[in-house]
Amino acid sequence: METVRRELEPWLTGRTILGACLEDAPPGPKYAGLQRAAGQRITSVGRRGKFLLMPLSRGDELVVHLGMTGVVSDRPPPGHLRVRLDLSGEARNALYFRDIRRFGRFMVVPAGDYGLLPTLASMGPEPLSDEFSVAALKRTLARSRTPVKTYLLSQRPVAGVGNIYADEALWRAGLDPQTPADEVPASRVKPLRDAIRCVLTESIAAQGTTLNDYRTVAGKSGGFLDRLSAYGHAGEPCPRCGTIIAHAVVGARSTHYCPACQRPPRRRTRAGAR
DNA sequence: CGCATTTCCTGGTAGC
DNA sequence: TGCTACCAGGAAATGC
Repeated sequence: METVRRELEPWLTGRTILGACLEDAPPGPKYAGLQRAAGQRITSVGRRGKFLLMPLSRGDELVVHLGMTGVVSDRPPPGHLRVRLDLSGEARNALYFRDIRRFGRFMVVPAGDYGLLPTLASMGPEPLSDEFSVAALKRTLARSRTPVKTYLLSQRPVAGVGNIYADEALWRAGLDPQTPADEVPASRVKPLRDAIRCVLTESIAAQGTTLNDYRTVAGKSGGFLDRLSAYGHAGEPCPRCGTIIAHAVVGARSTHYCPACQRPPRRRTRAGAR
């Protein structure tokens, strides 16, 4: 999403939305308020986690989530078009939102009013910000008993970690995805924090990860796919130790991990026990 | 509130 | 060839 944001920023900043045209987009919250976009100028292009946030000149905010299969472009897509925005300006004066599987969102809300977007409202710090400190991560992990991978996916401890990056970060940090969040050893919190940052930083440098549908605004595939160590590599040797990468379902999500490098932590024994 | 489960949706593919 | 079954998953809705 950061890759997309960087492409949209120079294009859309300062443009006025002349009209919004919904195409085969069902009624409901996913496209709520879009009619209000007309006549408003896009003042900036920001991002929180996987949400794009574009403040508008009359106090609203355009919120976009690509879901699994959403693609933004300046050319009409070959099908599954959901939204067309007509923009001021001479060149590139239409934006198209394609979404094959309809998991995406493209809505206008009063700026900062995330009643329709509870995940956004309760989202953790940006992973590359100072706010995402070891102490903060340690604090939030202590609040949950769910598997650490599932907790990362909730967006609450940190913003923007999806299934692929969760697997990669846990592999790099040497943490079993099933470990209850509050049982992550204190010594592993900094490695996890650093791994999340590294994976995201490197992926941004490669313009993201394309499995199937993701494309940059320019229509390119992300280059991080062949840099993945665990995700999608079940049955292959672990790049670190050679053990065969395992596959499991954690929190209903496909999960890939090295059973040797990512061992469950030893349960802490109480002082004086035995 | 926390947490688990279910739902949404369609293209690709495995299996027959 | 054509059919069915299943899988992928981010976030919201639902259930407890």
